[in-house]
Amino acid sequence: MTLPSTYADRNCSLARALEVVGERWTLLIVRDAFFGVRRFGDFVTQLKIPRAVLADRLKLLVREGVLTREEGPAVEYRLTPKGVELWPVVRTLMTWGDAHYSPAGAPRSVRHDHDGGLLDPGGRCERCGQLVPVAETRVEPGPGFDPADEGHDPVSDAINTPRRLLDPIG
Amino acid sequence: MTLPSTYADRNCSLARALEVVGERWTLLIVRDAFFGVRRFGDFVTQLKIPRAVLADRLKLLVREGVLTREEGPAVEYRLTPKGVELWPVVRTLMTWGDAHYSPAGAPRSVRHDHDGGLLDPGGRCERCGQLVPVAETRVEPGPGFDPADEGHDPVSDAINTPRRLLDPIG
DNA sequence: CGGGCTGGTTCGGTGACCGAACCACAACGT
DNA sequence: ACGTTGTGGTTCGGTCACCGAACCAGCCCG
Repeated sequence: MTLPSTYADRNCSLARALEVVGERWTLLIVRDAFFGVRRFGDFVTQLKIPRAVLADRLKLLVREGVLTREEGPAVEYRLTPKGVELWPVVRTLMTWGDAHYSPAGAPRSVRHDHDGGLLDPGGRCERCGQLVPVAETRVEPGPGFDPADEGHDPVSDAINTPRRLLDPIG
Repeated sequence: MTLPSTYADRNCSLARALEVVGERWTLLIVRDAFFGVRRFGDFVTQLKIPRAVLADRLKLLVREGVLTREEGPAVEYRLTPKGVELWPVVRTLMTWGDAHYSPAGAPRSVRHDHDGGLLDPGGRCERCGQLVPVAETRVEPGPGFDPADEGHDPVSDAINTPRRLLDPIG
């Protein structure tokens, strides 16, 4: 969209949410942000997204309060609390994709960093039963990870090493 | 897409999931299916989606095994088990939209049909603590429902009466 | 046989997306 | 002082998806 025509069904929260994160690329950008990507160039190399589209989406996400744009020695985009609240959406979509498009198992595992327990569909640690907050969540290559995807670019490699969510790469 | 160019990041389940449900309209169609919409014409009137786009999306969803197309006295599109597994995605996105774009409260409430308990963010019934299956889930107008949205068309009105998920409208 | 209902397809116009090139600015080396 | 490199974008022409409106085909009903 870049919000040209909006969905008609204004009485549905889903439609409103989709106006923000429902376009092509948007949710992938958010996912990368969870995985520690913060720099414009890193989004480009990891997602292979056209730079103009990325610039548009980042502006939209900043305007909607999902990301902040921070000018330090380098420009950094970071998730706001509102953006962090998208984690259940990203997680459930990944789970669905794993279940139906990864016959060899999930390419990425999501664990409770404290005890290494896998997360169940509801987001609870299967080991301690706790609802795992984003900051205590660790992602790492899973049983279905394809090693052929290693070595293409340093950003992807960084993302594919075990790490806690929101920890910056590099 | 209608799958013209796919996302490059093939090692991520999220990208693969988005190739199916990541386009404009697709997730709204799935949501309507949860709410009991099954007929081509009902999708059109409720979503105000261009007919050609709807036809495309329905073909895609049937091809991907999210919906079935059943020719009886009338054509009916219904969610498959794979489609039903998208409920956590729809629910979490609705929750996020409610939290950030519905200051007057959720326009739609999601409850455990057995005891009327609201669902928590993880999909558990706040009353009995159980993880509520789709078939036991009821949706109804919530505190933020805008009555001005009533009476426009019979399909929307049917959707806005309390009902269990997947129960057909009409 | 005619008229309405349903489930689509066809069509021209518009706008979003695409990749590639270009640009501005800052840091650094020499 | 001057090129080089890196970074965060913008510009541009071509293509493709989406849009609304019109059209069409099969079915059921009288």
